[in-house]
Amino acid sequence: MSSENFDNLRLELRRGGLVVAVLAALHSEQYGYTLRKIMADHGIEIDEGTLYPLLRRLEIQGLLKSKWREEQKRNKRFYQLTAAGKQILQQLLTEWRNMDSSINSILKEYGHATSRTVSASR
Amino acid sequence: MSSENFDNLRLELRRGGLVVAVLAALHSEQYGYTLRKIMADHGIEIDEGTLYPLLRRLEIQGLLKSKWREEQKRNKRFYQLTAAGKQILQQLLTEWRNMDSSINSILKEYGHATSRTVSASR
DNA sequence: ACATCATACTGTGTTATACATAGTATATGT
DNA sequence: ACATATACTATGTATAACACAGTATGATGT
Repeated sequence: MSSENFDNLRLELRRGGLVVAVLAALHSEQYGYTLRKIMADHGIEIDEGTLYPLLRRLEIQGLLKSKWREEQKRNKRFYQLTAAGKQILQQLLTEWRNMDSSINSILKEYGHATSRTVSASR
Repeated sequence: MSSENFDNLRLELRRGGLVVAVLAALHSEQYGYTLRKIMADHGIEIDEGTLYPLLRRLEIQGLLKSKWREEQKRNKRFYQLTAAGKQILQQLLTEWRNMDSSINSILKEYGHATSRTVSASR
């Protein structure tokens, strides 16, 4: 069942990228609903049932701060990076870049046709 | 406890990259012990307690095939990508690239100084 | 001959979290 | 009045790297 395997592996891949992407978007403050749209605009579909618990958890971990504000007759919860969050984001970006370099390096040495196609597109 | 958070988030990030990197290295057949060294040479430290179960799981999922062979007086288990494995690897690479593009795109639009430093280094 | 290290691998419980699913409240459009 | 969009909260399930422990055996050092 290759497609099922791919789905699981794809989820694993998303897990790491998701946090980096969400933190990256919160250099400027956003509330959940528009953050979800921003992520979608940049190619990352994320269900609200996944996004809100993630935001909550990142706040608990001290990487985000939030405050309620009423705008356009609606109560919205705005999130933004903390100083610690900016620092962690930098570190995670470094990890992401390092993993990317490792993968490319391995592909260059061991990936046959795949190495060529990847290099060509970058 | 930022450093503890970073460790957990780093693990999440690794989860996706790890499978891609291992599959990429197995275009040519390797046995576990040298595969571990190859990964280390390319910047990915992975404990044997993590690598062997991963290889086992990927074989069960049909992405790898293995066979025992005696070399230099030792029994070694050689692994290599199957046709399905090559296909899944391509798809995962595409997912990885898409996530990377999304992150860069978000950084470009929302990341302040970080956006500049990342662009400069690439 | 024996101790130590390197090689080569197997087994399994713990921990963490996206996902899936369900839900509430309220403003706006038809 | 009803449907849809906006904006969010709550929680159990499924998954897998890690951490840790272990076995077997060849090579090397004393």
